[in-house]
Amino acid sequence: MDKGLEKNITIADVAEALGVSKTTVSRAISGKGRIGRETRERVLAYIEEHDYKPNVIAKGLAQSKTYNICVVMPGEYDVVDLTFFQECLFGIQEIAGSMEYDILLSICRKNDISSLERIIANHKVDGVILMRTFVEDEQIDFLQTKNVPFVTIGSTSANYKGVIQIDHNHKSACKELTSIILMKQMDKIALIGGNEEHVVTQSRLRGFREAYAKMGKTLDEDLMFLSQDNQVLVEKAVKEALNRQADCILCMDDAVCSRVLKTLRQQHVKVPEDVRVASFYNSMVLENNVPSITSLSFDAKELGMVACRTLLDLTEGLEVKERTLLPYEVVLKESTK
Amino acid sequence: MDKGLEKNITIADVAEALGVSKTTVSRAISGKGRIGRETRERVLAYIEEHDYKPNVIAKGLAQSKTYNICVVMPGEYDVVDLTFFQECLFGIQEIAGSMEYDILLSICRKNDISSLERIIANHKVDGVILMRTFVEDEQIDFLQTKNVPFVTIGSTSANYKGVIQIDHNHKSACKELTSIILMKQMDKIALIGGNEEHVVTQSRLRGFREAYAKMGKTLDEDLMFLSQDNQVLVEKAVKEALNRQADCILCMDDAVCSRVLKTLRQQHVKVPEDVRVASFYNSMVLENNVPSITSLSFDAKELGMVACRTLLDLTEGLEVKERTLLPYEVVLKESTK
DNA sequence: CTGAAAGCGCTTACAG
DNA sequence: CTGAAAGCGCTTACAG
Repeated sequence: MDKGLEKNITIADVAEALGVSKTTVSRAISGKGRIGRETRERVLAYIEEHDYKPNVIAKGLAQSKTYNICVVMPGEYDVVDLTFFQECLFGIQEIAGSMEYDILLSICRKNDISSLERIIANHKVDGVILMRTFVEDEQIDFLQTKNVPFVTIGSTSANYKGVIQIDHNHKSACKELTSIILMKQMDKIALIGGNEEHVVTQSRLRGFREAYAKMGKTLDEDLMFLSQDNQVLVEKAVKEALNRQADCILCMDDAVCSRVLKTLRQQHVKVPEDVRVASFYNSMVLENNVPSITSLSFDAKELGMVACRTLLDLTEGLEVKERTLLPYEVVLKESTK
Repeated sequence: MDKGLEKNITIADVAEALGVSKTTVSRAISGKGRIGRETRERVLAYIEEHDYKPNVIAKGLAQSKTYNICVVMPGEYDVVDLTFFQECLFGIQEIAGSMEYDILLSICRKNDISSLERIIANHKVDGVILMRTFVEDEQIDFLQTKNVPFVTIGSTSANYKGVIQIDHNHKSACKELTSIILMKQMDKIALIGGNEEHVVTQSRLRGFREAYAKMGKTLDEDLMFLSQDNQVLVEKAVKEALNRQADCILCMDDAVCSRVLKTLRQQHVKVPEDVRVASFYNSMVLENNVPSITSLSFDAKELGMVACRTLLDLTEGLEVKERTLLPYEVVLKESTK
C-alpha cells in the first residue's frame, strides 16, 4: 500500500527546525512581506541544504490558483498538422516552465469537448490555450460562458467578440505569395483548399483574393477547389485543374500539398516543368521534397511562446492586446521556377 | 483584477443549504462511509440541480493525491514518430479521463529532464508514463531514486531492474517479417537502421538475427547499416546496398523508410521491380505511398491505454506485471511483391 | 521585523 | 446513520 512517494518535508518542518514560524518561512520563500535579511538568508540556506520544495498544490489551494494551464489539441488532424502542434507545444512549455506553470493536455474533437469541460469543472487550470478554432466553435462558447481566461492560437471567426488571438499574419502572407506568382506571369492559378470550417482557411482565401484585386487581375472561379480534404477529392481537383490548363497549383495547406504532389507523381506530371506548385504553409513534410516547394514560412514555436505569455498575463489580470499578428517569410524554391 | 473564474459553490455551501454537515455531503459524494439512503439522495439531488463539482485540487490535497499523471514526450523526434506519440496520447487520455485523471505534459530532451524534475519536485502528479526510453536513461534513474511510480511505453534496457514496461512484441514481429522475406528467396537483405540508443532498435535487431538463425541462413554483416539517422547517411547506405546487389531493403523504422524511398526515387530505382522494401514499423506517412509498403502493424492507441491503466493500478498499490507485450500484425503489400 | 490564527475546499479517524 | 474536529501544506490579513 506504499504510494512510493517519499514523505516530503514541509514548511512546518523547516519552521520548527529553525525555531521560527511558518509565516516567516513562507515569507522568506515568496519574497512577499517584510522580513529581516538575516532571517531570510537562514531560511533560504536551510531550504537549499535540505532540498525543500514547496508543495505547489497546497500553495495553489491557498491562493485559489493551480499553476496549470490547459492546452487543447484537436482530436482530428492531418499528419502534417502534427509538427505544427508539436512546435507550438515546445514554445508553450518553454514559457510555462519558466514561470513554474505546467501544461494539462486536453484532446477535443469538434463535437466532443468533454475532456475540456471536465478539466474546467474540476478547477484544474488557471487558463486555456486553444490550438485550433472553428468558425462555429463549441470550445469558445463554453469557455466564454464559464468565464475562463483563454487565448487562441490562430484567429477566430468574427462571430466571437473579445477573444484574445495569437496568429501569424496569414492573410498578408498569402496575399504576398499570390502576388509574386501573379507577377511571374502565371495567370491561371488553381487554388486547392482545405477545410472551410477552419478560420485560417478564410484568411488565406481573403489574402488570395486581395492579391488579384491589387494586381488588377480577375480570378477564375472555376479554378478554385475548396474543402478538398481527402485524397480522392484532391485527385479530382488536380486533374480538373490540369484539364483547364492551370499553370500553377496553389495549395492552401501542406496536407493538401502533399496530396497534390502525390497525385502529380502518379500522373507523371513534372514540377515545375509541367505545372508549378506552391503552398500557403510550411512544414517538415515538404522540407525534403524533390523539387523543393515554394511556400510560406511561419515560426510555430514562437506562436506558442507568445500565446503562453499572453495567457499568463491575462490570468494575472493584466491588459492584453486582443489580436497579435506574428510575421512570416515567403520562401521561393524550385517548384515555382 | 478579476480572475474571471466565478466564485464556486463549495461543499460547505451545499451542507448549509441542506442543513447537514460537510462530512455527510462528502460521504454522499464519495460513497465511502455509512450514510442514510434518503440523506444521500437528497444531497445528490441538490448537487445535480446546482451543478456542484468538487474541487479536485482540494480533494487531492486532503488525500495526498493529485489526480494527474505526467506523460513525458521526447523533445527530439522524427516527423513520423509524431503520429505514434499522438496515438498513444489518445489512448492514455481516454483511460485517464474515464478515471477522472488528467495528463500533465512534460517534454524532455535526452540530456535535459528539467521539466520532469520540476513536475516531480512540485508534487504535481501521482505517476509518470515515459513514451520513449534510452539504453542509458536519465529519466529512469531519476524516477527510481525519487521513488515515483512510473511505466514505460516500449521496453527498457536490461540494465534497469523492476521497470514496468508496456510494449509491442517487436522482436517477434521483426523475426516473423524477416522470416517471411527470407522464405521468399530474398537472401541479400540490407538492414538499414535507426538510433541504436533506442531500446527498440536492439529488439528489432535481435528479431532480425533470430530469423536468420531459425532459417539456417547466415547474414551478411556488410549489408547491415545501423545508426543511419539522417538523410545523408541513409543515402550512402542505400547506394552501398544497391552496389552490393541487395534484393530487399529492410528499414528499421519509418523515418528511415521514408528516407530510403526518397533516395530510391531520386536514383530512379523502382520498387519492387529493382529492389524490394519493407519496414519494421507502420505509420501514416507510408500509408499513401506508391507502391504500398510491406510493414508491421501495431496499435499505438492500445499501447497508450494499457500503459495508463497499468500506471493507475500501480499508483493504487495493486500488483502489476513487469512486462506486458501487445500483439502485432504483418502486413504484406506491393513493395515486396 | 515576526507570529498566531483563520482560511483555501476537501477527507477521515473518532465519537456518539 | 451523522457530526465536530483535525488535518492536507500552504498564504495572508491582522496584531504586535
